[in-house]
This record gives sequence, structure tokens and C-alpha cells, in this order.
Amino acid sequence: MTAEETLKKIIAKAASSFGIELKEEDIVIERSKDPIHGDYSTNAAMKFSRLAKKSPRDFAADLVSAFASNEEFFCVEKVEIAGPGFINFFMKQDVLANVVSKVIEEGDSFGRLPRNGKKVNVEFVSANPTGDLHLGHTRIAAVGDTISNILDWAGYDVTREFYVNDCGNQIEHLGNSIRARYHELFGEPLALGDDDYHGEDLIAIAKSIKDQYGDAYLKDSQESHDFFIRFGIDAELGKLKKDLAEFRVTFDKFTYESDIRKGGNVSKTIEALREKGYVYESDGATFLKTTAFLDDKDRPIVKKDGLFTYFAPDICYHYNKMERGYDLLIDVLGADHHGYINRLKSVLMMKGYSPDALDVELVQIVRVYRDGVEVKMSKRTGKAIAHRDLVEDIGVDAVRYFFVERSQSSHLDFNYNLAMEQSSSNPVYYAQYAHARCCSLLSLGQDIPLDTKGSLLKEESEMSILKHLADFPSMIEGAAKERAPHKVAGYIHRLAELVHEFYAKNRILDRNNLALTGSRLALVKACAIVLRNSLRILGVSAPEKM
RNA sequence: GCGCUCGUAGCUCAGUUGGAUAGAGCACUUCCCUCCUAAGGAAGGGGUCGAACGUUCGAGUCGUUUCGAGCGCGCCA
Repeated sequence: MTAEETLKKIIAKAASSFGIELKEEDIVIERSKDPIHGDYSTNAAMKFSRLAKKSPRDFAADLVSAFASNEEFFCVEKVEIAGPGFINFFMKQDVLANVVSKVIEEGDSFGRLPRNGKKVNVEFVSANPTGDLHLGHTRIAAVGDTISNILDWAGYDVTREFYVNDCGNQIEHLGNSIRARYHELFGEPLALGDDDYHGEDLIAIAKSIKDQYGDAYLKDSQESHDFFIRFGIDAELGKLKKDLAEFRVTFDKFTYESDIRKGGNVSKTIEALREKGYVYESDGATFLKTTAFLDDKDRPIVKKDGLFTYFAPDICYHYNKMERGYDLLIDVLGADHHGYINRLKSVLMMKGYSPDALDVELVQIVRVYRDGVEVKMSKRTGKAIAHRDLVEDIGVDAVRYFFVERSQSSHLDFNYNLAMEQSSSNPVYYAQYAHARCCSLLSLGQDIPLDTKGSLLKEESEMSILKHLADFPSMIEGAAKERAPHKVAGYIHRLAELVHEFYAKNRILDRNNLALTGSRLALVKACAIVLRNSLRILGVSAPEKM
């Protein structure tokens, strides 16, 4: 049991002895910011003084007087009532130091919460297979993958999914564009339309078609039309997978829009919704009555020309995901898709699902500044900051850390020059360096027996580390609940800071005091383990030497 | 006009379901390697938390109004 859980129990029991029943989840235990306020504190006396019909301070005194009769109370060294009615707890050293052996015993799995039996599907990136990834995808990939990792650690059964939009207009344009580039290679240039893709990557694809098939697809036919599209999708998707894998992002499942549409599935779904009264015709188009639930406007699902809108197969796709037995769906989308949230939740509600079965995580746009000028992203002009360039220039570790360091809901101004020039002062190195320092100490002192009880730890810098290490599992729980990768980054930064401070203040390897050194090396080992575990959640490496 | 997301230090951003003296990085000033990795540490300057009311023991946090920014607003994906 963690210190926090124990304290909650003590408080609940004390309140109970005054006839006040508190749920442990309603009791807030905070880490004291200032050591003068002890190790942990609670506002329970203030929060619930009304129930006791007493002043906060009097109620606090009552609670404290009841603690002594509690057998759990042995872990507390001292209690104080302070300020408007805070109760501050000073813990016994061995209770705090207990975390060292726990971390070392659990090792790579310290921080992993018990399996909760819940299945969650995280869909992210889902970039159209019509070109390369750009900066926006990079942030979504980092956020989506990290959220998946956090949920995995928090006990969920996680599926990472990529939805492949291999139908629709943009795919036609892809086929046309490749065909034009292909003809170009034979000296028969075809004009590219405004909506076609002008990126140079398609020239390479056309070349590989020429290399493999020669001039077999020069004649204009349905067969060659289909061929260019199929070849293009495979080639583009292959590149996406490769770039993402190099970014340490892999998917468990790729779902193709063309499979979702198979067998008239979309029409069937629409008809089923029509029977429920959620579908109507207007101006020659077909609409879904999403306003019956959360939306502020009804949405078109079949256009005047008889083709489905993007939304129509997406309805089926989300039903498909639910039918696969997930307790929770998470869509990680660009913030410009915010209008999509209530639309999709409404769709789920039409089938009787809870709107909470879907959580849409919006990732705010990245604004790029290069040479002091904002660079606008545009997939079609080919001038966008490509994901691949970014990773080559700055490195996977730094990019992944940088892109989850801040909440996904905040805009991110990315100074490309700075990231390239000053990559060595990037915060990610601060954390990695802390890990490398720990490893170096452990290597130099490998012959010294570790005291995994941390018996001799007593300095303030040591106690701060102990408390922070103990917070790791509950940090994971909170980050999972809030889908907040940046909390992991914040945790890492704080741990690294504590490690550096500890290192600077103390001569850790002291062969004249092997007992103390043994305690400290055990602490160092625990720090290395937690740094490694937390960095792994972000997809960032933990080098042993730098 | 309606909706969503935001507004905290010069810049980029944290701020634990409302808590004690609002923090970090970058930038700036000044110190610290005869000694375990200086990609580090210590100290300092820098804030009417966009603004105004309200809710209560207590508001950066919650509510209303207002100003400003970004993004969306039925047949693009």
C-alpha cells in the first residue's frame, strides 16, 4: 500500500469515529511543496468541516486526536495542524525508503498497474496514403503512441489502429498524378490538375512502375486506372509505415476504408438508421439527423451526385470498432476536426452506445517558424515541413520528447532553427543525462553491496527523490485518466532535476563509507529504473553513456 | 452571427478533481570542475495569471459578462 492510500485510510477511519463516513476517493492527499509542511498533507478537515459542524481547525484537531488509535498510524512520525486547517503528515524514514526495494524488485515493470480487463482502441495518424507525413502528423503520432503506452501501463488492453482512406476523390487524384508522372517518363507529359498531387515523391513511384512493368500501363484503360491507384496506395502506405516505424510507432491494426465499404455495408447502415428515423432527404442529398443528439447541425451522408460523403463510411467504421468489443474508443485528431466530436458521439448514440464510449483527443496545430518567419503547412505544394526531414535533422528522441512535453491542447510554436542548432540543450538530454549519470555511478560502484532498504537515506535531496519515485504509479494512473502525455514528461523532468541536484550535493561513491554508499547506490539504481521506464513510455531511449 | 479550443514571466509552456509564498525551460546577470560525466549545480532579475463582477473559509483553477487569438460552421476529406 502506498503512503497516500494508507493516509486516506487513516483519515477515513478517524472521520468515521465521529460518525462521518468519507469515501477514500473523495479524500485528497497532496505532496507538500514545502518540507516545512511535512511529506504529505490533506485538506480534508477544511473540505468536510461542514459535515462536522465545526470550524476547520477544530475538526482537524478532532481527526488528529483519533489517529493514535489507528494501527496504520505507525508509519507516521509526526502530525501537525497548520494554516486554515491543513493536516500535515511527517512520515517515518523507513516507510518512505521502502520504495527503493520495491522499484528494484519490480524493475522494468515498476509503475505498471494491474490489468483492468478493459479493451481500448486508439486510432491515430490515419494519414491519407497520398503523400508523405508532415509536422502535424508527427505531433499526432507522438501523442497517440504515448497515450497508447500510458494506457497500456495503466492496465488497459490497447490496440493501436490506423484507418486507411483508400477511397474517394483524393485517391482518384493520386492515381491521375502517378499516371501523369509515368507518362512523363516516356516523354508524353500529361497536365496535372489543380487538385492533383504535385509532390516529387510521385515521380519515384512512377519510376518504380516503369522499372517493374515497362510501358505496360501507357494505354488509357480501366485496368491501368485501377493499377495506378492500387500501386500508389501500396507504395504510399509502405512509406508511411516505414517512416512511422523509424519514429518508433507501430500499429496493431490497419483498417481499410474499402473493406468498411464492402458488400454495400454503408448503404445497409444508412438504411438501418433510416428505419430508426435518423435519415432524411433534402435538396437531393441525404442527411443524418445528428441534431437528435449532440450536434448543432444535421450532416450530409450522401451527396447530390449519389456518392457518400467522407462521414458515411466513417459511421460504419466507428460501429465496426464498437462491434469488435472495445470498452473505449479514442480518436486522436487534429484540432481542426473538433466539429467532428459531437457528430461521431451522436452516431454512437443512435445505436444505443454511450457518448462516453468515444473520446476524441484533439491535438493542436503546430506553427513552424523558420528564420523568424512562419511556415504554412500545405501538403500539396510540397513545401511543408516533412516528418522525415524533422526526424533526420533533430532525431527521434528529441522530436518525440518535444512533441509530448506540452499538453496536446496547447498550440505549439516550433522554432525549427533553434531545434536544429541547439539540439544539445533540448530538455530531453537533461533527462537522458540523468539516466547516464546513474548508470555511470552504478558501473563504477558495481562491487559495492546495495542496501535496497535505503536505511541511511536522510538528506532532503534523498527524501525528495523517494517521494517522487513513490508517485510514479499514481502519476501513470492520472496521465491515463486525463490522456496526458505531458504529465509523464513533467514527471521525468522533475525526477531528472532531483537526480542532478542529489548528484551535485553529495559525493555518492565513498569507499570510506560503504554503508552509506550502498544505500545511495540503491537509490541511484531505483532512479535509473524509473527514468528508463518513464522514458520508454514516451518512446525515448535511455542511453547508459552520453 | 453560432460553436469549439485557448489567453499565466521577454519567448515557449506547466500549474496535481478550488489550497499554504504562482513554477520550469529558453534568453539575460553572477558564481562553481586537483574529486563519481559541467549535456550539470548554486544564486539573481523578470508576473495587476487578458479584464470585470460573482460563488466561499479560500479562485490561475468554478460561473456569468467582456476583450483578444486560432480553428470550425450541412453535400471537401
